[in-house]
Parts: sequence; structure tokens; C-alpha cells
Amino acid sequence: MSELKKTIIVFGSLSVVILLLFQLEKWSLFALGGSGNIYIFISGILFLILGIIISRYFYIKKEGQKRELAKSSLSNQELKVLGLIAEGYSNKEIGEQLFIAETTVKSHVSNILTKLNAKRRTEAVKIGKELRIV
Amino acid sequence: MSELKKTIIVFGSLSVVILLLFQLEKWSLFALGGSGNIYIFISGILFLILGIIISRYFYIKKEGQKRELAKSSLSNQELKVLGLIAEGYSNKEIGEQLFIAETTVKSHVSNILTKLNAKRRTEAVKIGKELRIV
DNA sequence: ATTGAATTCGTCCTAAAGTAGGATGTTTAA
DNA sequence: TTAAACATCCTACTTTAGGACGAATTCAAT
Repeated sequence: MSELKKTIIVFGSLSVVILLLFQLEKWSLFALGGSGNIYIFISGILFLILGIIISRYFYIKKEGQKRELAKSSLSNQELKVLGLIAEGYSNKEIGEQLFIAETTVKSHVSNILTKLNAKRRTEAVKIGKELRIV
Repeated sequence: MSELKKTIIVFGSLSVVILLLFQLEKWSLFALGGSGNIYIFISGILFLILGIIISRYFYIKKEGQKRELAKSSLSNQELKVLGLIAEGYSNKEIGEQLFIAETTVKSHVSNILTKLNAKRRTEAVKIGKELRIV
């Protein structure tokens, strides 16, 4: 949400800047040379935008790698269980959904708590969300 | 996260489209009239972007109103407790942090579960996040 | 072929969470 | 001012969760 707002602000500001540049050119308050120069100028801004998009893309990639690291510590089944915990299901309900015994779910939950260094399932969910694995 | 990706895709696509239009104009493959028409065209696109930003802003506003409605159903203390539950604290720990007895926290939790129509504290957190009150 | 991780299931025990009901005082809005 | 909501605390009870073991099976990698 905060990331979204940032993105909106960045792109919004850039849009307004471009719009203002067009207006300034139209009103001839700025002498940017011929009509060729403004193309170069605006192309530059657009490439700046692309640069931001690309860097952001790589940022997300890096986050993704972090996620992979955390994921690797949790097994597939443990990830499923953690996801269902985050949905608010009890161990019994989780067992029914995954077609396994409640005791097995308990084992998984214990392992999850140990691996994520959490004391409670609610804390595990919080950590899982922070690590973006939920 | 999904929202962020959408935003990036929308703005990225628009940027590329604008860039392509400049290239097309430069290569004279498109005859958009004089240098005046392309200004109008691009201004239109920029206003489209602004429109998206504004509509998104109002969307967020509307979500905010929903939040207020849900907030009003939970009392101040209940909101605090729900927040601490989401942080992964136990009833005892919550009591210590709010300087109230564990039994009182339990009362609050029971009321929260009733008001949010949840069976478990994990489910309450999930609902709370959906209602954006956590 | 053996090792190790993953998955599965079990029991016994304790801790935490949740239910139901009551009691009391304060705030607050009609 | 009076009813309703809020906040606090309690007892007694049931359910769920979690820890601490053990143990069997499968399956991929060495």
C-alpha cells in the first residue's frame, strides 16, 4: 500500500512535470531551441521513467530472492499449512483440507514455529507476511 | 503487491506507447498533422494518466470509508487488542502492554470475535486486514 | 546402498485460547 | 437524566494449541 502510493506519487509527479513542460513550450516561456530539442528532452524523461520501472523491477526481483531463501527453509507442506493458518483455520480444519490427521498438522505447525522462530501461530503469520511467503 | 504490479504495467505500457509515438512521428510513418496535433494527442494521454491517478485516489478514499464503518463497530480498546493480536502477542502479553488483566483481554477478544464474526483470533486478524483496520 | 529430509501419525502433558455468566464503575449520547 | 456502550475484573469450564518425545515411510541425492 505504501509502495503503491509511492509509485503513484512518482509517476504522477513526472506526468505533471511533462505536462508543464509542454505548456511552457507552448507559451514560449522557455527557449529549448527548435522542435527537435524538446523531443530529445522528453525522450530523456521517458527513459528516466523506464529506468525507474526497470530498477523497481530489479528491486522486486531481489525481494523475490529473499522470499526464495525463506521459502527454502519451509517445506511445501509447511508453506501450505502456514497459508491456511493465515486464513484463520484451526489445525483440525487444516487437516481436513489437506487430507491429513490433526496430529500431523500439529507437527507441521511446531516445525513452522521453530523455523520462523515464532512463539505462536499468530506470530508465525506476521513473520510469514514480512517475509512475503504468505 | 498485485496492485503495485498492475500500476507498473499500466504506467509502463503508457510510457512505451508515448515513446513509440515519438519515434513514429520522427520516422514520419504516421501523419498526425503538424507539430500542434501531436501535442494535443500526448496531452490527452497525460490527462488519461491523471484520470487514472485521480480515480485510484477516490478508490482509496472509498476504501477508507469502509474502514471507518468497521472501526466504529470495534471500540478503541478492542482495536488496540486486535492490533496486538496481529503482532503475534498472547493475551497475557497484551494485558501487560495495555496495563490490564489477562481476563480483561479475554473479554475484549471474545467481543472482537463476536463483532467480526470470527471463530479464532487468526481469523479475526485476517478479517481485520481485509477491513484495513489492522 | 546409505544418508537425510520430508511427510505422516501417534501419545502424554501443559499452556493458551475461548465460552458463559456475573459484577461494578465510568462515559456518553439521546 | 437515563439507557446504552465501554472498560474493568472475576470464576469455572471446554476447546484448541503447543512442546516433547517417538516412530514409520517415502524419496531424492550421494
